Amino acid sequence: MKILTENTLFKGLTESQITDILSTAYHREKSFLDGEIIVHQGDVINNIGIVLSGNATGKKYTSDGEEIIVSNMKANSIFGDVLSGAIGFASPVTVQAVGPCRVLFIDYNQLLYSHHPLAHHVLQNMIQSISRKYFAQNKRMDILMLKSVRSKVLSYLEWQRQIKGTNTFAIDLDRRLLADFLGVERSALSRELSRMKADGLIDYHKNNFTLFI
Amino acid sequence: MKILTENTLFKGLTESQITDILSTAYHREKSFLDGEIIVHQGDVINNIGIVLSGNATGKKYTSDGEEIIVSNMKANSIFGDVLSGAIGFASPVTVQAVGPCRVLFIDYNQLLYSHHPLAHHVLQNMIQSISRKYFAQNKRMDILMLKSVRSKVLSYLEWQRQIKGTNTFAIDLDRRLLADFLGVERSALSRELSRMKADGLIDYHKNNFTLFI
DNA sequence: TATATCAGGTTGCCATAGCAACGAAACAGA
DNA sequence: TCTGTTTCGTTGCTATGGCAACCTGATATA
Repeated sequence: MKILTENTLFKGLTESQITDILSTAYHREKSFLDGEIIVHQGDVINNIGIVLSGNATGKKYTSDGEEIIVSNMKANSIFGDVLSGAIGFASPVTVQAVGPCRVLFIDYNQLLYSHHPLAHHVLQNMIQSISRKYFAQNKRMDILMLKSVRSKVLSYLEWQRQIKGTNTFAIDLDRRLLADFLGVERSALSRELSRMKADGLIDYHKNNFTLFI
Repeated sequence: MKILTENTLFKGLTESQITDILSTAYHREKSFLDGEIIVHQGDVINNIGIVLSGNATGKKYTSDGEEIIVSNMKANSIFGDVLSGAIGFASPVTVQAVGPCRVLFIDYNQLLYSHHPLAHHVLQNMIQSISRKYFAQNKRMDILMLKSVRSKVLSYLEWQRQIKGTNTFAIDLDRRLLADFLGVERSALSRELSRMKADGLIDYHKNNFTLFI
């Protein structure tokens, strides 16, 4: 339970307060083995999921069967919050365990609609969490709308520089995931990165990048 | 004030309840003339805006000065909710009046963090509103990630069919806006629509579409 | 050490789509 | 009716980038 004090959903609450508010809402802990499906794409759920340990990915299957990784979740990641909040929407992603992993499910309605004095606080944290997810998605949309691979890459790297605060930084996506994120072909991404290095715009090795502009 | 009973933020509340809860939060009504800026891109705000009458658009300016229309707002549209919720984020869009328009601004923190018994209810409505916006954005991202113009158009039209419930329906975007939405060139969109009509996939006239598949 | 595996870089081919410029139709106002 | 304006369709040119195929290097495993 100690890990929950670090969770954005319970930010500002003490361990005993968390225990207290959890007692008002049905919740259960569940373990998953590597590869097990935690949420199916298309499911309608009314639970918030919190990864207690291990890792999970959010995947999406396109109409032509291709698999796209949408998000990587580690300990204290929250999922199902936006989905439960929208009421009646089907999950656009499949959540799958990567390695053994433990997940805490909390009944959405009981947690947030309770009259517990702290429910209010959790609601506010929840809004922050959802809003942040919205903006992260918004940022990605901006990048996806750009036309050239180079402009996408530049936009992404400038964004990362802003987050990391330095001109040299490591990104947490490998080439495959970065290409997916930017909505381009992996080979096209590699090709453009080479050109940008040749043009003196950037330097990189593996996932360490330096921005010269 | 009567219009607010139809607003998603106050859904489930009576007119007097709305008046009641509004009395706990600082709010003001403001009128704008055609073209006046309501929120500047980059602003950090802590107000929820509700369009009481008239229309407004959400615009975004790319780094090369191009203007992109992100959303069209009419009476009872809400803006600033996600932005206020995220705390400290800069507005990614400029909100501008289209024709004369009246807007109600409500202090975000006072409205939601108050101990008014109905604040809870408003918070829940708010989460629903934000979550829906998230999913609308999510849907668009799915479309933007597709590679060909044809697949984007098909995905969009199938989505609209699902919403409208019939194979023949009108869309509320003109060619320019649809092209922006899909992230393609307007001429490329027109060209592909022609081809799809020739291929017998669709038929259309103006913004009325029929899907044959 | 031999071999399998995986991440990432490279390259040729060519369809797609961006860009620009123009044309047609619909509409509004004088 | 004439003329501006806006919206949409058409088309030629050409760069871009998707696709496929292959190569290299690093890491792991037996």
